[in-house]
Amino acid sequence: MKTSENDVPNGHEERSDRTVQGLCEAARTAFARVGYAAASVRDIAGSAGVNPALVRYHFGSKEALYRRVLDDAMGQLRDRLIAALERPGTPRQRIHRVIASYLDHLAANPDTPRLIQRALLDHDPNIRQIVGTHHGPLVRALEPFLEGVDAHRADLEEAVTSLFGALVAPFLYAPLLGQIFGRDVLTPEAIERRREHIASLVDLTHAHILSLRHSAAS
Amino acid sequence: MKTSENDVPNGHEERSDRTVQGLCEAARTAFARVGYAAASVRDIAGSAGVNPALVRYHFGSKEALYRRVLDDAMGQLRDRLIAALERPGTPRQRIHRVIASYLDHLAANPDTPRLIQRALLDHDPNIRQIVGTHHGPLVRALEPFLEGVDAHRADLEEAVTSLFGALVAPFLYAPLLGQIFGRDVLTPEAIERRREHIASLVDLTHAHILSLRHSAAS
DNA sequence: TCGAAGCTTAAACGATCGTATAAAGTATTC
DNA sequence: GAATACTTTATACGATCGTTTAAGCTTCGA
Repeated sequence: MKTSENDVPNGHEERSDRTVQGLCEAARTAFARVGYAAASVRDIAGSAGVNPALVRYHFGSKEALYRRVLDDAMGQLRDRLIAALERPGTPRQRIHRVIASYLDHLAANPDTPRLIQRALLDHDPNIRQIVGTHHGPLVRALEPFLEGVDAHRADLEEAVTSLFGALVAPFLYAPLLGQIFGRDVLTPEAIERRREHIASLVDLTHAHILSLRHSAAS
Repeated sequence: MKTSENDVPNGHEERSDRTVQGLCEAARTAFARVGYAAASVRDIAGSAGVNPALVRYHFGSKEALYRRVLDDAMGQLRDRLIAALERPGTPRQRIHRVIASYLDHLAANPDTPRLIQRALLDHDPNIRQIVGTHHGPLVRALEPFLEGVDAHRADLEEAVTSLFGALVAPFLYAPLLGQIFGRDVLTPEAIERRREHIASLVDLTHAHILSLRHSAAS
């Protein structure tokens, strides 16, 4: 238990916090790179330079450590996206800012998309709660911008699916795309090009949905 | 060793073939669902109803069985795409057919996108050879259709990346999208809507790249 | 300064992993 | 029908897994 809410930890807490943070970082990298099953508690503790038994002491189990790592990663991503969304601007500006923030965050935290993708592939039962906790507020915050397309909700869902897939594609298919294109798709320059492409894709898709509305309106 | 190339196997081969095929199918499902590390040889053999030692006898090792499974899945996908590409038609028709075939194949073989995604996440060293063997012929077959966009090769690469990501998105993010949209995104009806959306996305992107060429031509 | 509390350590436990081995079973050949 | 080749089986080996235990160390409060 913490002694208080102040920011000056005592000797115990300072040492403990360093251990916890080191284990979280090592675990994040390990889970992202090789997955939950292939990442051993011994390897994680070794990377963090601490004893494996500390995983049980500080987190309770490997599973609990994994949940903590996943929750932290999703929380950071969510906070960043909501912050980008809440800054003032036209709806179009804010949508573009959210998407750009998404891209920037994945580029700055390459473990994050891999963690999420692995959780989805593993049918992680936590994903249900995680989506509810982290994506829920984001989607709800986006709803004001979706007025006027209710009649084409299906088209909007298809577009969201495509945009999401396109957004994470460079990070998840980097080895494949790199070999096909003969270049690294994750350099800062490549990410910058990616950002511009995604932006035009958003406008293109948006215009297309609006045209559907106008042409098919009853 | 096979006694000949005929199609009437003797008793030994018939039994052996059944075992090999059963193990391959069980392994494909297991590797796709839980990943290479979490899929045990005992479980795979159990699902196939055979003795675990047969993995070593017929394939040599768990790793070799995995390579076989991955290679078979990629080969089937490649054959289907190349067949769709080689049927006559205008370039636009053939491109659309390839993409529709991709979507159909993933819908009919839900293990395939998961296998590929896991191999990419695991930085599977086989992926390099696999891309060279399977995607190489496909990309080479596509090259005749890419004439006239050389000046915007970077734009084309971005578009290919996005289309690929959009193509596999429903299969890889099904649990997430399903929860957000409140519906199953992998029903036949949903796949059909998806096919139409992707088709319009291809045309939209193609038109956009062509407009870039015309507006920026020197 | 001394006992208490919190943190860390080394060592080991039971379970499960991929793999190896030798014997048994089955179809083919002479 | 016996010898042979091929396939399958039960069993066990060594390694590694997550976890547990008990003892040692560090820091804090009285």
